[in-house]
Amino acid sequence: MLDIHFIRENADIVKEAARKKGVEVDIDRLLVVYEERKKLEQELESRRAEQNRASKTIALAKGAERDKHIEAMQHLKAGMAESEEKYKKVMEEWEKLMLAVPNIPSPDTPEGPDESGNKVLRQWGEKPAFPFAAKAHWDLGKDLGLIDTEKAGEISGARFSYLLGDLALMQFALIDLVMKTITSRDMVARIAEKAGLAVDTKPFIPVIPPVMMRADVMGRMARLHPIDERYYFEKDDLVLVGSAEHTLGPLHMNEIIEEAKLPIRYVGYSTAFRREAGAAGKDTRGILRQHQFDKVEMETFVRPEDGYREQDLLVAIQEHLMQALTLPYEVVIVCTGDMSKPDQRQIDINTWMPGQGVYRETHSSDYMGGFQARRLNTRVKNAAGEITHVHMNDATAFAVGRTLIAIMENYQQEDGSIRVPDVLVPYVGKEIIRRPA
RNA sequence: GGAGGCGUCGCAUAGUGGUCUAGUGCGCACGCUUGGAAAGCGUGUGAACCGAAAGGUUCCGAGAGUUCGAAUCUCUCCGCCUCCGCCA
Repeated sequence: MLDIHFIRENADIVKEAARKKGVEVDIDRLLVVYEERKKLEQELESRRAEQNRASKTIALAKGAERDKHIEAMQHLKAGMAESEEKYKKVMEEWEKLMLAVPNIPSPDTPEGPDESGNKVLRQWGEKPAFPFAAKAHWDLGKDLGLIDTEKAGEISGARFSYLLGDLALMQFALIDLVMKTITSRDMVARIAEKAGLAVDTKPFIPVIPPVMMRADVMGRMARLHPIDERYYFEKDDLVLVGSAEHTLGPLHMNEIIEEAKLPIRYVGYSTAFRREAGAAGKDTRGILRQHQFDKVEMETFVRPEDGYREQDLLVAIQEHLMQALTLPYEVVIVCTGDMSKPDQRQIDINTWMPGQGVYRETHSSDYMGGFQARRLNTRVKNAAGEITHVHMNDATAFAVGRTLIAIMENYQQEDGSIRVPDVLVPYVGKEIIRRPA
């Protein structure tokens, strides 16, 4: 949600933002409704003031005098009911319009209708040149006994899978790698320095968050809709999270944080659940697009003026981890038509998948500004006592499944085996994953 | 799942229909005092909205209701605690 004062003073900017994002919202109507709201509010408030004064008189009065005052109050009250009803309706419309207003894209966000408008900022690494036909991960997974989607289909349905043997071990290896890296102040400092970022080097707090949450709180994260994308349990009014971000973001809901405590950084590990409602027939092979996958997610809270730099740090961390795995990737700034409504700036990392011959999205980094914080009521108070909304960033550390795909396809060898990336060897306990005897 | 208790200004508490624009203590801030500090004393001490300001309105878990008037009474929901049952 944006600040109504900001919308009023910058109606053109907001309209332009909605147009660029392809969001339908009538800003002029919103402003009219806001004026109505204010008018009604003032009217109601002055009547209430009168009521409060009269109430005190009654408390002190006695006998017939008192009865007279009470009767007068009854009249006053009857006159208010209509205004109150009108006010309620106006508020409802106001809220509905406010929730429809998208966040303003950053100045460096390219304008575009969809994915085709995204801009590659940089590329890193060398695509492996195999002297043989590269296999896709689903073939590698089947041949080496690492992935079983057929059995999962019988047990759970499409878009579920069993990860087996060394691939399961490698999942824990990835989680351990990222946890050890970013919970260390020293490592955060090194990554920031390498990226040339002057930021606080406070390390991340590791979290295992809940994977189910109240529907209304997810709504406040601006992540409930489209509801078809969520697994929703009506009986309990609970939703399965689509990312750890969904339960990490509200960690400071309804709080006022002392500015000195910022930045606050969390790294959460959780399973993520997605219905993939609009993706029928898309990426049905392998484990790229699953109903259930595990993810390590970063979520940070910073002062408004540190928001963009914080996102740069999160992207630097993502790149550091991918470089540690020596996986070729590209960094992409997502255009207006492809970014989500609460985003101010979205940066993705796409990783080269030789088996499929394309870059596929493995990371996303969302800078929300104060958009989510306003709805979550998460605020920050500075030394002067001024209160503003905290700025929030979330970003993938590892989408484990997709990272495993990238490793499998990039590290495959001619004999059908997979080399384990050097940094993961100590965790996995071997250098080569071969077909089981 | 059963039984009971409780949710008040950062924390702890008071408050059982009109003087509550919520008292007190702690904490915090400022001042006095002091060579300096502690103690002591004094003053202040939340948020949202409207307003140029003065000021006004709202908020005692959330919502609805009763009443001229609700922190206080009623209902629904949410959360927390205790005991019992079940259980990774």
